[in-house]
Amino acid sequence: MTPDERRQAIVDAALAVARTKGLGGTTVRDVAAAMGTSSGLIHHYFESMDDVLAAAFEQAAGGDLGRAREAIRAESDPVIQLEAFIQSYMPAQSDWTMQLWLDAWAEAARRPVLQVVSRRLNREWQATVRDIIDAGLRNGTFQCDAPDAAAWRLLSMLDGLALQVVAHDALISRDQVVEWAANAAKRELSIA
Amino acid sequence: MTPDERRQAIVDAALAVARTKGLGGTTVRDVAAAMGTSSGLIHHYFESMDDVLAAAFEQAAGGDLGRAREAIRAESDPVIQLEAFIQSYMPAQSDWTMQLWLDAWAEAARRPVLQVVSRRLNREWQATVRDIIDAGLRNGTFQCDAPDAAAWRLLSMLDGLALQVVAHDALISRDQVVEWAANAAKRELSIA
DNA sequence: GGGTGGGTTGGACATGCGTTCAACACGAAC
DNA sequence: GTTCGTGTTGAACGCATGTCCAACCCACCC
Repeated sequence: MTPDERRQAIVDAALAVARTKGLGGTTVRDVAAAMGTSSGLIHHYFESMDDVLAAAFEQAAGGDLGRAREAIRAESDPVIQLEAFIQSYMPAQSDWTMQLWLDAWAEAARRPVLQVVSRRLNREWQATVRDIIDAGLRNGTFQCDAPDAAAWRLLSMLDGLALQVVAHDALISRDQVVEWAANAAKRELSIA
Repeated sequence: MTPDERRQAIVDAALAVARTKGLGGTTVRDVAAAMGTSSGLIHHYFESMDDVLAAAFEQAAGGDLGRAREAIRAESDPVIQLEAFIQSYMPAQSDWTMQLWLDAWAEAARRPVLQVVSRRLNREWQATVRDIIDAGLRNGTFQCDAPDAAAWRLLSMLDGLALQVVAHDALISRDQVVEWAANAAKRELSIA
C-alpha cells in the first residue's frame, strides 16, 4: 500500500466506525480493528486522532456536497434544480451522515480542526443554494429580494428539519421534511 | 440541606460545568469540585451521570421554554407574540443554552434518557409556536394552510440559523437571524 | 548477502472516566 | 449516654482513552 492508499484506508475505516458509534465515539483502537491493523499505525499517518476524525467528516460530508452539486448540474431548470437539491439533502439511507453533522456542530466549539471543516462545508452548501437562486433570478422564474438570506433560510430550515428526523426518530418523517421544504422554497422564491 | 436542595445544587453545579465544557464533557468529578463536595455524593442522589446530565439539560432548556411562554403570554396580539417568540429564542447572552441543545441533539442517539427529554422539549416548543399560529388564524391576521407544518418550519429554521451562529461563530450574526426569521414568518403566515 | 530504512506491531504509559463501597460524622430518638 | 441512620467522604476498581516507543519485519539497494 502506498502512503496515500493507507491514509485513505484509515479514513474509510474511521468512517465505517463513526457510522455506528458516532464521531466522538470513534477511537483509535476501533479504527485499527476495522482495518485489521495495529493502533500505532494510525499515528504514523496522522498526527492526532482529531485529525483523523476531521478527515473522515470532511470526506463523508464533502462527498454528499459533491453528489448534490452533480445532481443539480444534471438539471437546467432552476425549479427542478431546487427540487433535486432538497431531495439530495435528505437521502433515504444517509441518516448517519446527518448524525455526523450533529456531532460536528456540537464538537465544533471544542475541536478547532473540526470547526474549520464544518464551517467551510456549511458555507459551500449555502453557496450552492445561492447559485440555484441566482440562476432562477436571471431566468425570471424566481422572485427574491435578498438571495443570500433566502439561501441561508432554506438551508437552515432543512438542517433544522433533518435534525428532528435524525435526533428525535419518528417525531416527524423524512417525507414530510421533503414536502414541507419544497413548499417553503416555493413561497420563499415566489414560484408559481 | 434537604434532599431536594441537594439535588438542585447538583443540577446547578452540573450546569455551571456544562456551560464551559459541554454536556458530554461534564464529569462527576467536575460537578463535585464545582459544588465543593465529594464525587460519591452525586451517586447518592442520582442513579447515574446520564440522569444528572438529563436533569441539567431539562432545567436549562425547560427554563428557556418557560420564559418564552411567559413573554408570549404577556402579549395579546399574535403578531407581537410571534416577534416576542423569535426574540426570546435567540437571546443575547444565552449562546451556551444553544450549545447545550447542540450537545443534546448529538448525544440523543447515544443517551436514551437525554433523547426523551430533548424530544419532549422540542415537541413543546413546536406546540408553543403552533398556539401562536392558531391564535392568529382565529384572529384573522394569519393565513396558513397547514399550521402544524408551518410551526415545524419556523422552529426548524430558527434552530438551523441559531446553530450557525453558535457552531460557526461569525459566519452569520445574531441580528441577521432575528431579522431573517421575522421576514420568513411574515411570508409563511401571509402577514401584511 | 549483508545492511539500511521505512512500514508496522503491540504493549506500556499516564490520564481520565463512571461507579462502588467501607468508613466516618453527627444530629435525632430513646 | 448510647444507639441508630442518613448524609458524606475519599479512595479504590475496572475499564477506556490518546499517545508514545522499542522492537520487529521485509523489500530494496550497495
